[in-house]
Amino acid sequence: MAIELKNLTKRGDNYSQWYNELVVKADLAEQSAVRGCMVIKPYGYAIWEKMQQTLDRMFKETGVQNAYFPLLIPKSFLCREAEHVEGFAKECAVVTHYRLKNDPNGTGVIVDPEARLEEELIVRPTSETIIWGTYKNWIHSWRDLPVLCNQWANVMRWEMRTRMFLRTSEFLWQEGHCAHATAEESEARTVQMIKLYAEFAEKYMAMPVQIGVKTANERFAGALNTYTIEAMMQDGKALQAGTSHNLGQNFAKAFDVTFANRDNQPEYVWANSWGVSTRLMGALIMTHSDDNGLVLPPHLAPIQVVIIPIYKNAEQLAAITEKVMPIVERLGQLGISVKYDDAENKRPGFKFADYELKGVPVRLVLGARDIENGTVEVMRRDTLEKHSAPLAGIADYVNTLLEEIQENIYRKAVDMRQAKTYVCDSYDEFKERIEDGGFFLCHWDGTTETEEQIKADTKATIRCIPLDGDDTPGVCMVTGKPSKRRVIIARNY
RNA sequence: CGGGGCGUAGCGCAGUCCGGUAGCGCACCUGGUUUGGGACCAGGUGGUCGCAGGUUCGAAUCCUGUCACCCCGACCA
Repeated sequence: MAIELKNLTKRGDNYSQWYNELVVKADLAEQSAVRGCMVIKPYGYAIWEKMQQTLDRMFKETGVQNAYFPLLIPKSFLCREAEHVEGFAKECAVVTHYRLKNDPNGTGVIVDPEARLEEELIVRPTSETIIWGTYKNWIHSWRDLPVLCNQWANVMRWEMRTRMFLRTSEFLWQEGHCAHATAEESEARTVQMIKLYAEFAEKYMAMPVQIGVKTANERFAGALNTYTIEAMMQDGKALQAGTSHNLGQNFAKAFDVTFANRDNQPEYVWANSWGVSTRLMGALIMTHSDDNGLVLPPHLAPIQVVIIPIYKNAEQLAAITEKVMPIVERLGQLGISVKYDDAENKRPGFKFADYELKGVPVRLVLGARDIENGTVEVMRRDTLEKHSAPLAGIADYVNTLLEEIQENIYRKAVDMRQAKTYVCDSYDEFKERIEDGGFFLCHWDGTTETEEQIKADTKATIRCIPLDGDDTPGVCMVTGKPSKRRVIIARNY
């Protein structure tokens, strides 16, 4: 690559180059031949799988079940909910034909003009429409409710500009779609899921997030209310990491999904939907990584511990392997994933650098010196510190260390966010300081006009109206009109 | 769709101004020496220079067209 990771600062214009470079070099993903799409490589996918497994377990603990719905959505379905179609129409891929044929003028194939579909099919940008078209058949009585389904799937949004993991044309995600008998239940579920996402982000990704409500402007197309978790990347830009939408009865009305209540009266059901995507991978990368590469939180690292032997000949390797095997076994018992890399074709120095680039949290090194002394060298990825530790009981020591690393990188991320979060009451000061990134806690008069003016002036948007924290009223930074509470304003990905 | 850049070996690039039949680093293959922070030496494989026309005795290089990709905007829950 033209750009060496360590030569890049993680600020300003270089940040996106640094990010791309890191994604490629750490073997997570690469650009595909298809416009705006990416190939997720095995190591990157292993991280996504860890995320999936964890989220899936958390979902199921709340009673949600997995299901699968079609990739293709009839155009007429997409058009049923007016706001929804308006929000997505500009970025839909459309299937118009179902057959190719040999080109009569020579080699190759052409689209068979005779094979035009009567109704075009849309490659799903999200599945609300096909799902509510299906739920109509599932729901008849209050006894059928709630319906709590999640789908792990790919979706496609033909964005004009893409960036690996953060905004690709095709991406992997989960989308939960719930149907409830009452508005209260549906709202409770919407909030429950955004809190679940926040817990996942903080406990597993070691990434602090702010739970809040989106303004009307930033709301999901067709929703009454959108909850979000907003994270801060190391360059001070915000990243929307997950959303949960209260859809009210909009989709039930659009798709005529009614149920007979206990009094045998027909009622429209109450809906919500919630999702997170492979964008979380981007968030993970940009939250913790440094110029030596990726830093993975132990709770999500596919390889938590790597063991590297240092030897001059086969006998030495055999002696080291004999010492290593019980460690591997003990780590396995503790549920820790470990890789013993005794490959002979790579030198230790190469392995050190490579596993650092890949973000493996703990490295153990054993050589003749350690065998003699009964020690092992321990290196932690978060601080890059290394020290010698007794071989006896090393697995349990590592177990503790992994938790310490998880805690430490979370702490670091919290501190970073804290250092770049500002309370600001002057619009002039805001306009100046927003250039350096960060979250700005400002008073806002609650109008779309003011929000649009801020965006036009500074490219910053209201990320969310926080659910918690300081809720004292004040006056709008821009207009001086009354404000209910401070909101978070930032530039975002 | 605007503004800028780029297209030469699997990857990263030089060569283009000033036309003469393609080079460097990494990777890969073979052999040897190495192995506690990205090894070294020697030898070797691999490219119709994005594509199509044109100018010329001769084009990676000049001209015209075209197609990709990247960055900055516009766009984007």
